[in-house]
Amino acid sequence: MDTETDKPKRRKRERRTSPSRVTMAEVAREAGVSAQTVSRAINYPEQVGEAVRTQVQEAIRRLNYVPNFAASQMATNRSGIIAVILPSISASIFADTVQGLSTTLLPAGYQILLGHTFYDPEQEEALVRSFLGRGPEGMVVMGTTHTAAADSLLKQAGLPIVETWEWTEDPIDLLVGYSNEDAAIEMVEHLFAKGYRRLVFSGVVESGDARAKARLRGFRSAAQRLGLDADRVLLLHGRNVSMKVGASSIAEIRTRFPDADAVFYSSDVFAAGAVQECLRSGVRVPEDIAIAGFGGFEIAEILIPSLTTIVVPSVRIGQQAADLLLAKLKKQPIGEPRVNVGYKLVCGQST
Amino acid sequence: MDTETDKPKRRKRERRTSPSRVTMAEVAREAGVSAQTVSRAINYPEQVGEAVRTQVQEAIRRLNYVPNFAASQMATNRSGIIAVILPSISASIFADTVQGLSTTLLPAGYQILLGHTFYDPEQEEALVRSFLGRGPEGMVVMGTTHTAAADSLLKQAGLPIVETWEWTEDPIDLLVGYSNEDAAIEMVEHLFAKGYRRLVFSGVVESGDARAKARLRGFRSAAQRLGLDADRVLLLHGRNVSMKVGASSIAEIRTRFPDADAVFYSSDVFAAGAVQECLRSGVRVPEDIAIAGFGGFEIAEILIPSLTTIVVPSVRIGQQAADLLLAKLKKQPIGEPRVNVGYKLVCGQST
DNA sequence: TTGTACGCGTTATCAG
DNA sequence: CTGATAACGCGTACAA
Repeated sequence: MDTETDKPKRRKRERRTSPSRVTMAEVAREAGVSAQTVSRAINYPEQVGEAVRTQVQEAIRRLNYVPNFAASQMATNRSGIIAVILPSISASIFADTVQGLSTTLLPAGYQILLGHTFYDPEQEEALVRSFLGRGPEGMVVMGTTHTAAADSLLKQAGLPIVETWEWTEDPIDLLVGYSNEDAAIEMVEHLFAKGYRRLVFSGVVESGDARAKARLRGFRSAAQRLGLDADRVLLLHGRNVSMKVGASSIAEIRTRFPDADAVFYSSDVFAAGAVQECLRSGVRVPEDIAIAGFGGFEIAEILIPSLTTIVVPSVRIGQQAADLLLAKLKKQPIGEPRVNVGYKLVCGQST
Repeated sequence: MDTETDKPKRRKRERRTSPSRVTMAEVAREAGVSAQTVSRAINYPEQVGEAVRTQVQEAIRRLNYVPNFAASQMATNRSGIIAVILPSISASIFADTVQGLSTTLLPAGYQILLGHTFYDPEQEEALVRSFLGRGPEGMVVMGTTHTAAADSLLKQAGLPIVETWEWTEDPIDLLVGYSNEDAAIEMVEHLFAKGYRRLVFSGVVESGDARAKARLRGFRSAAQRLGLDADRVLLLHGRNVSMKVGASSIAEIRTRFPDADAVFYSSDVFAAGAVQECLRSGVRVPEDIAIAGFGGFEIAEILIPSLTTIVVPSVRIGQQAADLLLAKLKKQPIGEPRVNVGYKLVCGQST
């Protein structure tokens, strides 16, 4: 009565969404309770009566109700999403890391938003920006090198961030990795100890692959320190790491560095291709030329001759990253925000 | 005054969320316009005045505003999410398919929600259920075999579904694949034509890998039709497809089927391990035993001897799936909902 | 133990 | 071209 004043109280508008999806309210009606009770029956089953609970559960089943996470996220400010950004998915060792992440995160109730950058930092920045809009509760990125904007976005995001596959003194937040530079140094020392003196480094470096760059740095510094020529470097091209590229590199290496006695590749994938190409063209490995890789792909072990490589615990990087994230999300104290998973030089028959 | 009656008109509640995130309203205030105008400046830039638009854009930059997709999803009923469910990510050829999907979907503004099932149909069902809650606009699954519940969930979801990597007459919705059975038949015929008569099939079949099962079916039917023994099958175990498993299978095969002259593996990964094991133990390939794989992994081509295999266009499966999804999401007419990407038998030196 | 009333941040709709 | 308002579906706080 009172407020039959001026504004004619606009009529209610109609539903804008297709009625296809069952809502909690409909479940409530079906079960003969309030929506709130349905919510509780789902999220805090112990807080509702036995009978009501089964009522609700059956209504859910009958209607095939699926909760709307977006609405839930609006209400709770929790998304249940972990964003993961990789350089590449296919033929890459990062797939193992994702598998490790996924294996730990899915059972914990988190879902994984995945994107890849093709090793392009600009693309990474774009992905970070776009993923942040989804309100992820945590984020995992490969590497510690980002554009300035991406870096500040990540720092200001106010959520747990895990950087992986590299090592640094000042991570954005959490870190699960190892030193690519140290690993490369160890490989050079290994080759030196084996008697090789005319080493060549080969890999894809011109793209945004900071890990390959770190390995090259390690090669250079170790070679220099040992009094070797540190400038024998053959850069490979192409966006995807493939065995074919490695195979084709051999001819060029033997042309440009005819006296080379060992080649250190930035990835086992290249090294595997190179080894096979040597076999094919009658170059003996390691007698004519030694070949080493990086990564610890399964092929390193299987190949004949087996590859000398740096084994990186790629699955464990994912698991550890997930564990750190979960701990931080549960507000558990994090002892050390940086986890060094290490690496292991495995000497095969190729050196 | 008036309504100091009974109901004390509950006081407004405080913000419940952390104030960390900038909202559209704050941008609006900063830019001196209404929230609605900000929304339009973002989504329909052509509908707002030049001056206002730049105003808004600068406010966005200054405040580092990131739109909240969950809220957007609530309002529009569009999530911008495509859910992708795989059996496995690591060391799997599905990674290529994901890369193909991602490469097409990310630029189109879609984000990828990823999950893996470890080849377990129950796990797949759980993932489907949980992913549906996120309101994806489309879904991609590997295979055409699902639990009854998952099948009906997918059918009733009312969104484009793409099944991949298999072939069937009645897909749930869209299909991008090929016939694993036919491919296996072709391989058996190839081996037969090459003169091999005592064939063995080996692979992991006991898990929920319907593709491996289809390949086994193909093997059996072709062997039978050609008058060969169709029961020489060595099932491998373990959840992950690895070269080591393939390597260790050779000894068992030569014990159980001493006269075997050819082995057809359900995956190149097994086959590659087997070939290397043969080299290692002095068994000549293909003279003593021929070996064939499946999948067209890069290693098939690189290995010495190179592997005879069925090449599947795995990246293209992802791209085609993405294209179909995008077409359907844009309500474009879909000519044929089933795309047969085919396969190609490539004869290597191993047979 | 159960129900009622907001409010989360955004967009569609309608009025100006 | 711009602004005000309602609605999206759920969870929290509070009342019953």
